[in-house]
Amino acid sequence: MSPSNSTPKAPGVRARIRAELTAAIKASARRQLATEGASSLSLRAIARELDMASSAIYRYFASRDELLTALIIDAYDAVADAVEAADAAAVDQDDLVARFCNAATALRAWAFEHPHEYALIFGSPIPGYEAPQDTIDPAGRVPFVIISLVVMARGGEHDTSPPADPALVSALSGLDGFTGSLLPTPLLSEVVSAWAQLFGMISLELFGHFKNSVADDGVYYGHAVRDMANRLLTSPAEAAT
Amino acid sequence: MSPSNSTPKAPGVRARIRAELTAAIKASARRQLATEGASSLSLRAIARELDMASSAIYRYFASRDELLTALIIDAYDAVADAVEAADAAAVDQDDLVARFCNAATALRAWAFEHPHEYALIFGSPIPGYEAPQDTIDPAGRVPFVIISLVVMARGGEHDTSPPADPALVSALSGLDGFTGSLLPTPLLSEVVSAWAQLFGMISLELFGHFKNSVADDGVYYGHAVRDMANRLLTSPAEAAT
DNA sequence: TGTACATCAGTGAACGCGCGTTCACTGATGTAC
DNA sequence: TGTACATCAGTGAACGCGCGTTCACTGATGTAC
Repeated sequence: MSPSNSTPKAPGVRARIRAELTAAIKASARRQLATEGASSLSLRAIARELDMASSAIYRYFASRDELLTALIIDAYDAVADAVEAADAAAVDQDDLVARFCNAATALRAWAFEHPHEYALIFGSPIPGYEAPQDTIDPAGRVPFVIISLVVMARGGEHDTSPPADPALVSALSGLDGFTGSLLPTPLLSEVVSAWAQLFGMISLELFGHFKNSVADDGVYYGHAVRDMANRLLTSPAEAAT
Repeated sequence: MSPSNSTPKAPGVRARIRAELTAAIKASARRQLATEGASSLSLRAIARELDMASSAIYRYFASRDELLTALIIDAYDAVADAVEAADAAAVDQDDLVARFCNAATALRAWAFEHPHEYALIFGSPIPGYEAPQDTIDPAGRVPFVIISLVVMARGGEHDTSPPADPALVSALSGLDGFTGSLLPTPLLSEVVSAWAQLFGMISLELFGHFKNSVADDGVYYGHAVRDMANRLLTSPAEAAT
């Protein structure tokens, strides 16, 4: 009807139904993930839930691994959407500490709302499954948010630190694309450590290692994140004044 | 023969063979872990490898879950043995920073030598498996080494920090048994963060999240551990002098 | 607008394989007198 | 030292179930003229 709809090839009812069923298959797979875990995700069980022949799944995904890849990409994108949205929702976009805390809190919240999708991307690798190239870009989105905040706060800052160990510089050189080489190596190293700590706190708690030691109410996490934000985003020069 | 052998009930050849076969079963299971992952650990495959009827396994482990539990406890004990040995091997037992670095390095080394056992205890939980009480004690050994070093360095230090958030105090109160309540809450919180960071760095690298960003040669890890040790083990008062 | 053909979605049977667990059983090893 | 009995280790068949993937097929939806 409207000209904007008449793209070179019209979407068509068939394409719409296909997209819907593809989504339904992934939704069922996600539900199954929750009870069975990734390595025993079963195409037959999905087909059973959707009331179709098990062979019909193959019209949508060429194999079990391809379905897994789709789920993994979706999960990376979902957590990144949540984190980016929380960052963007900060009342004062110039308050980088608040933005950092928002993002970190959203990360933990998403993990606890989707523990099995979290485990799918951040837990033990699935035996026999090799992640294809397509997962790399979505996987980088959350780290990019964090690193960007630090670059915004302290990128290009006058570097007063003593020359860094060349071995460390080279070990972290893979991140230059993320930072635009705007962070001195020691600070970059701190950013990686912060990311490891965020991931560590969430995983330890989610995987049950905080039982009987750290309460699972987010109080500790909140404090740790605030400390981290202050440490990362405030330059020593500023702090001294 | 020797009186020291005639314990109330002699060990007997049967008992020895039993212990050997139990060990062989676990060894085969560990081998299988490496190729198949925990959730598809198969009793039949173990029996096949050991050339015995699959039903014979049940003379040694009442079920698949019981075998898994044994593997998990063994893994916790193995990593703790490695870490404790490294700590004890420090040339100067009073150099707590060196001991901390030794322990942390041993932790990473063990993880990379036994990636699948590491994933078994620190990776995503196995669906449908509930860890029994017996795993709690061995699971605490490595965190205990770390926390003890901090207590040795700074336990009972004059606490100059402002009164801590009561919510944080209570969130971390589960750790009092580990510390003997000798650490002020902010420091205790830092210890938990350090543990999370160690675990995070190792897991991110081992699970493939450092690909194309951080080199996997231990250089970054070594730096991060040294920073961590200095931060945790040196009191602000000392540092100021 | 109507017809002919190509594409696609979904079926159901089959292949060949795996699994944990139970059971009644045979023989060997240990124990008590 | 020898005998009688209880315990234990290991067998092999069976139960009842699961899985991924392929294949030849039917019918429906879309496309070109």
